[in-house]
This record gives sequence, structure tokens and C-alpha cells, in this order.
Amino acid sequence: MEKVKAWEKMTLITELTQGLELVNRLKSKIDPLASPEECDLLLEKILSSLDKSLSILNLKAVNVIRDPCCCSSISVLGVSKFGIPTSTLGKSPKSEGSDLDYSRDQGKNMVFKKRKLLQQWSKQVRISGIEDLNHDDGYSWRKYGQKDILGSIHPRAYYRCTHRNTQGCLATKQVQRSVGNSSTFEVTYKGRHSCKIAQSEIFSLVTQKRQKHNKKQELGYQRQEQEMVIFNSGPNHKVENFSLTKEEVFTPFSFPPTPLNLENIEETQFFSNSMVPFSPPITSELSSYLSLLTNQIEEFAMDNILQSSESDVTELISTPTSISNSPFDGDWDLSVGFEPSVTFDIEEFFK
DNA sequence: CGGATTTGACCACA
DNA sequence: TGTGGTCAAATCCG
Repeated sequence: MEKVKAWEKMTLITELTQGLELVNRLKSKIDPLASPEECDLLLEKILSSLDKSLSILNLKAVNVIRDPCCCSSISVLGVSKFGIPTSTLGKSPKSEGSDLDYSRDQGKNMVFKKRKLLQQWSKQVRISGIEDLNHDDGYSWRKYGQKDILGSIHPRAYYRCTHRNTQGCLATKQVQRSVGNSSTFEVTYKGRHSCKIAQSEIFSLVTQKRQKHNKKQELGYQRQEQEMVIFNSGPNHKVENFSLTKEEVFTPFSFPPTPLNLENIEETQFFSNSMVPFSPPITSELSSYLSLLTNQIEEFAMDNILQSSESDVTELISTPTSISNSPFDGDWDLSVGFEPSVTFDIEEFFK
């Protein structure tokens, strides 16, 4: 058994390293002189490599049912993933089956009353400096509570997605001023966004970016800008620690199968399932996406493979789990390794 | 006036 | 029973 796991790890490392290398090679090829065929070939290889990795990983999640509300959830990288149904994640034995507890006003909000049900995943980031905490991550949040926390000078604020009522988006976040450094905020995200508004906003902004870019080109801009994706956050938005429990799956950009308008067709293609190779246009956006892919692979390798020793796992997440933190134990969805929000700075992205 | 925030009360869970 | 998370009425704000 251990040997199998070791073999899987090795294969994953190999495949992902290869993917990384290919992406870098492709990046270097993305210029007007590169032939489309060459790019196609490299893309095919990258996709094949990533698919292999995912096949291995998905074997572990074969029993996982797809999330009913995000049934076609696809990460920003186009990596197909298995979602874990909201109603089965972190569920206490008590609340299984039809024994779902809703709020007192059951018909009104369909809001889960049981705390555990929302603990699908959590991630914690630290944000230095005063900024608009309601929009620091690209989503719009509504505060619904504040609570004094034992052992902490500062109260904890509770936010939920603005689209909770309109779209049933269950994403929430908690913001608390750091005890040591009061200019630092600790933000813990829970639940996943299923709202379409956030997604369409992102698409719309991407389109705006594209138009802006095209205009610049028309105006004779010579400089090639990497304007689509900026990694490792801006100076004010610092992702210091990140961790996921294995039952947690976060898809900040989980794209529904709803048809998208034609002007976003390129994004749609790119975001679609990696099993279907997409065809260029090779654009600066693609180059940027590939940057994202490169970083994700690097992070994936760092977080999930190279640092698989339990001692290295930052214990920031308080999600109750009886399973060890080793990323390769038990059933879990490794597509979280490609979770784009880890290094994806929305603010920088949309500047 | 409608949406967002505040805040005391309620509830689940350990 | 204490603590953390959520609800919902009251209040604020643009």
C-alpha cells in the first residue's frame, strides 16, 4: 500500500514537473514568430500530463459525488474536478439523510442551522493594511454578525456572500484583527461561492481588460503587458499561510454550464474542461493563464507533494477532522492543489 | 426607501 | 455550561 502511494507520488511529481517544464517552454514560444502547430503540440502534452496526474488523483475521489449546486464546477485552470456535496461534507453523523436542519424559518431562507454543515473548507489569509475588506477578494460580502472572541482583544466579524439570498451562495468569511499586529487582519473563508454574479462580473472584467488591451495595441503600445494575472499578491494583500483540510474543496471560480455570451467565448474555451484540448488563439491572456498554471503547479508541488510531511503543514485551519494532515492519506480531491485563489490577487488582476 | 450594518438573543456543539 | 456561529429586529446610510 505504501509502495503504491510512493509510486503515485513519484508519478505525480514527474507528471507535474513535466507539465511545468512544458508550460515554461510554451511560454517562451508564445510570440508572433511561433507556429501555431508547435503551440498546439505543447498544449496537448501539457494537457495530457495534467490529465494523467488528475486521473491518479481522481481515483482517490471516485466515490465522491459531484456537488449538486456546482455540478460542472471547473477551476480557473480548466482542471476538471470532483466537487463534494455540501450536504455531505463535514456532516455530523446526527445530521445525515433527511435530517438536515434548517433555520427556524425553514421555508424562508433554507439556511443551514448546523454549524458543521458549512465547514467544507476554510482558508486563512492575512491582509496587512487597511483596505476594503468587503472587496479584497473580488467578492462582495455582507456582514451578518460580530462576536467577541475569548482570548482575543478584537471582535470577530462574520460576513456572508451578498448573493446568499438571491442565489443561495453559501460562502462566508470571518475577519478578525490580529492580536499581535492590529493592522493585520486574519480572514477565514468558509463555504464555496456558487453565485453566478461574481463569475459573470469576473468574465465581464476580463472582457473589459481584453478590450482595453486591444485598444492599447491599436494605439501603438509596444510593451507586452502581463496584465491578466498577477501572482503572489500585491503589497497589501499578503497570503501568508494557506491550508486545506482534505474534505475541503474550494472553487472560487466554479463555472456553471450556463451559456456565456459570445464575447467571452475565449474565456469559456479556456475555462472548459482540460480533457478537451482548446485551440489557440495564443494571446497575452493565454500567456498569463499559463503563468498561472505554472505557479499553480509549483504551489501544488510545494504544498502537496514536497511538503507532505505532517510537520510542515501549517496548522491554521481549525476545521474539525480526525484524519491526518498528510495530503496523500485517505480520499480527497486534489484539484484543490490548483485552487487559483491561493495566489490569485483579484485586486491586482482588475487594476 | 432599500440595502447594509449593528447588536442582543438564540442555538449548536464540545 | 461556555463559546462560537447565526438570526433578525432595529438602526444607519446613501
